Amino acid sequence: MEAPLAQKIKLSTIADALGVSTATVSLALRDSPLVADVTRDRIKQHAREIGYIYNRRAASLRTSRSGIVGVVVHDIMNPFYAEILRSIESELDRSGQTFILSNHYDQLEKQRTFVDTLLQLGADGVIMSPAIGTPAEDIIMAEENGLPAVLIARSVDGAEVPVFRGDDAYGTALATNHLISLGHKRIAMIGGTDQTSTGRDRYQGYLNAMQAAGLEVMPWWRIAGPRTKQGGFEAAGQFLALKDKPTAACCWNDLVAIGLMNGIARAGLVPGIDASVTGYDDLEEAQIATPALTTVWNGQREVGRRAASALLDKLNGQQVRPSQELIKPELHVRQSTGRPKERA
Amino acid sequence: MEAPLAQKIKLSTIADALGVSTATVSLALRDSPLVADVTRDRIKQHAREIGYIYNRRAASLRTSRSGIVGVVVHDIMNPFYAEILRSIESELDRSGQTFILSNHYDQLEKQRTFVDTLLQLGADGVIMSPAIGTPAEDIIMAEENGLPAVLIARSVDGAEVPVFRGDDAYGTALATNHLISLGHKRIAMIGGTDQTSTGRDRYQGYLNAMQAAGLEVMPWWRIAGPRTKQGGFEAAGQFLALKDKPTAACCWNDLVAIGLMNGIARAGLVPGIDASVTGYDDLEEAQIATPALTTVWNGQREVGRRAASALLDKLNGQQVRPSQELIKPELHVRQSTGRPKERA
DNA sequence: CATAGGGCTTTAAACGGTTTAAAAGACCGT
DNA sequence: ACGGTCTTTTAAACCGTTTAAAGCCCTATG
Repeated sequence: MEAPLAQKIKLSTIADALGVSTATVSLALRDSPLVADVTRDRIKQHAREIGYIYNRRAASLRTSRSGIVGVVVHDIMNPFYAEILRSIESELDRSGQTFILSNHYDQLEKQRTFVDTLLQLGADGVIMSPAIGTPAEDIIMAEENGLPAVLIARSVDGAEVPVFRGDDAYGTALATNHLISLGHKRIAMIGGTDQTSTGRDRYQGYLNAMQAAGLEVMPWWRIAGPRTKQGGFEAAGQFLALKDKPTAACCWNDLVAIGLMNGIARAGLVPGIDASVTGYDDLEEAQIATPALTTVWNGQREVGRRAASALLDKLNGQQVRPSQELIKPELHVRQSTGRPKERA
Repeated sequence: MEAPLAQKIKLSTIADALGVSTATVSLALRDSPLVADVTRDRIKQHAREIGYIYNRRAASLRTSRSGIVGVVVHDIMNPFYAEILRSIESELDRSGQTFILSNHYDQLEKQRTFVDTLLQLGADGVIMSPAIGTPAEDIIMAEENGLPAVLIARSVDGAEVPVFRGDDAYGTALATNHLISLGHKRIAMIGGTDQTSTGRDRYQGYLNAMQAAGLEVMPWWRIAGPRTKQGGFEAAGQFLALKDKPTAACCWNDLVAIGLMNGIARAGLVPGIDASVTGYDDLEEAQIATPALTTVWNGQREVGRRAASALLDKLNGQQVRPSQELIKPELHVRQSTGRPKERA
C-alpha cells in the first residue's frame, strides 16, 4: 500500500497550470508590485486550492536567509530560563523567525555541536547564555561565519557582542541589605558557583553589602554549589548545622530558596520566623510558596525581549554596539524574611 | 570596517585546491567506499584545515532529508513536558537529528502555524501533544505532505498514528483507591478539563474507583479547570468551602496538588493531616514538597523515549503501526495522605 | 513616424550540494 | 598490442527557489 504520493507541488506546477513562468509565480506569492493584480490573485488562489507548500530550504539556498534563530541556554527546564525563552519567543514570532532551542547543561561540547548545527542550517543568528568556560574565540568564530550572536545572563570576556543581563551585584546587595536592616548580622550565602560571571557578581554584591554595614563574613557561611530546588533542599541540613548559626540565608535563586525553605520546614522549623530566606529571580512560584518568598526581581522578560530585539536589529544590518546592558533589579518583600530569632 | 569576509568555502573550494572534482569531495566527506582511502584522507584533512562548513540546506534540497524534527507541546515551562522533552532530546541527539520546539498553549492556530513551518523547512517528522480540539485532518494532512507524526500524552480520534501516553484512568483509580483505603469517603477531584482525552480519562478513573467502592459522588466535588500551581493555589479556598467538606483531594497533577497544599497551608491547615492530597506525574518536586506528595508516577521519560524512537523508526521507513501504547502508572505513597480528619 | 518609457512577464543563471551512468586508469594475462 | 576486470574519478543532471537582465506590448511624445 505505497502511498500514491501525488507529485510534489512546486512553483512550476502552478506556473504550468496557469500558463505563466515560475518567476511570475514566485513574485506573485510574495506580493511583489511587479506583477499585475489580476495575475497575482489568480496565482494565489490557485496555489491555495492545490495546497502549495513553500520550500524554505530552496529559497534560503538562494537568498541565504533561513528565518531560523538558535537559542542555547543552560537548561530550558529551569523556570528562570523558561521565562526568558517565552519572551524571546514572542518577540521572534512577530517577525516571523522560527527558533531552535537547545540545552548545553554547561557542557562546552554540547554547545559547540549546537552552534555547528546552526552554521550548517544557515541560521540567521543565535542568542546564547554561554556555557561555563566558553572562550571568546567560539563566539568570534560564529560571527565570522555569518552567525551573529547576542548573549544573555552571562558575559564572555573578549567577545565583542551585546550582552543583556541583570545587575547581579546590585541585586544581591538589595537582598542582603534588606536582611541587615531587619537586624540580621550573621547571613549565609547559599548556592551558585564562582565559575560564571553571574556567580561572582552575586557573591560580590553580598560581600559588599556586609562590608558596607561593617559586618564580618565567615567563609564557611558560603555554601557554594546548589542551583536547583533539590540542591536547596539538601543544603538545609548543612545550613542549620552551620557554626555560628546564621539567622538568615541569602540564596542564589528562588529555586534554591524554595528548596531550602522546604528543607527547613522538614526539620520542624518555620521559614520566615525561625530563619529568614531570600531568593533571586522572582519566579511566579515565589508568590505562592509558603511562606511567600522575599526575592529580587530580575527582569527576565526584559532580558529576553531586549536580547531578541537586538538580534533582530543585527540581522537587519543595523550596527549594534557591543554594550553590556544591565537591567536594574528590584526587591520584592514578602513573608519569608523577618526579624532574627536565635536558635538553640 | 566591513569584514573582509573570506570567500565562502564550499565543496568546489576544496575540489579546486586539491585538483579533484566536487563529486569526489562530496563522496569522500561522507565516507563513501567509492573513493580511495588516501584520497579520502587528503580531502578530509584539507576540509578540516580550511574550516569547511557543510551546507545542510543545499544537501537537503537534493536529498529531501533535513535532519530536523519538530516537537510541539502545550507548554515547555510545564515540568511534566519538560521531563518528556529531555528524554526526547537525548534520544534524537544520538541519531543526529536537530529538534525544533514550540508551545501551542492549546491554541489550534499556533499549532497549525508551527506545523506549516515544519512543512516549509522540510522537517523529517513531528512529535506532538495535540492542542485541544485538534481535528484528525490536521494530522492526516501533515502525513500526506511527508511529515510523519507521533503523538504523546493526548490522542486524536481518527488519526492513524502511534500514541504514547500513560494509562490515565488506571492511574487516577490508583490514587483514588489509596484514599478510599485510608478511610476517605468524600473525595474531591481538582483540576483538569473534559476537553482532552487525558482529562476525560482521569476523571473517569476517579469515578470508577468511587463507584466500585460504592461511594456516592457529588458533582460539585469536581473543580474543573486548574492545571498549574497557581491554579491549585487559587482553588484551595473553593475546596475548603465545599459543601459536605470532602476530606481529601485527588488532583489533576502534581502542580495543582502542590499549589493546593500551599493554599491549604496558607489557610492555617496542615496538608496531609487536615486534608489529604494526591498528585499526578511524580515530578522531582513531589519529593521535596512539604509534606512530600503522594502521587502517581506517569512514566514521562518512558513516554518521551518511546515516542522519539517510534518516530525514528518511521523515518527509516519501518512500518510503525498506529498503536495506543499505554504506560502503566505506579502509585508513590508519601506524607500528603493520611486518615481522614473531619473539619469543623 | 520613429522612439522612449511604463507596466508586466519571461529567460536564464545562480545557490551548494548529491547522484549515477559513464569514462578513465591500473593491473593482469596472453 | 589487446582485452578483460576492478577500482577510482568525473561530468552532468537535478533539487526548488530568487533575481538581474532582457523582452514584449502599448501608449505618449517630439
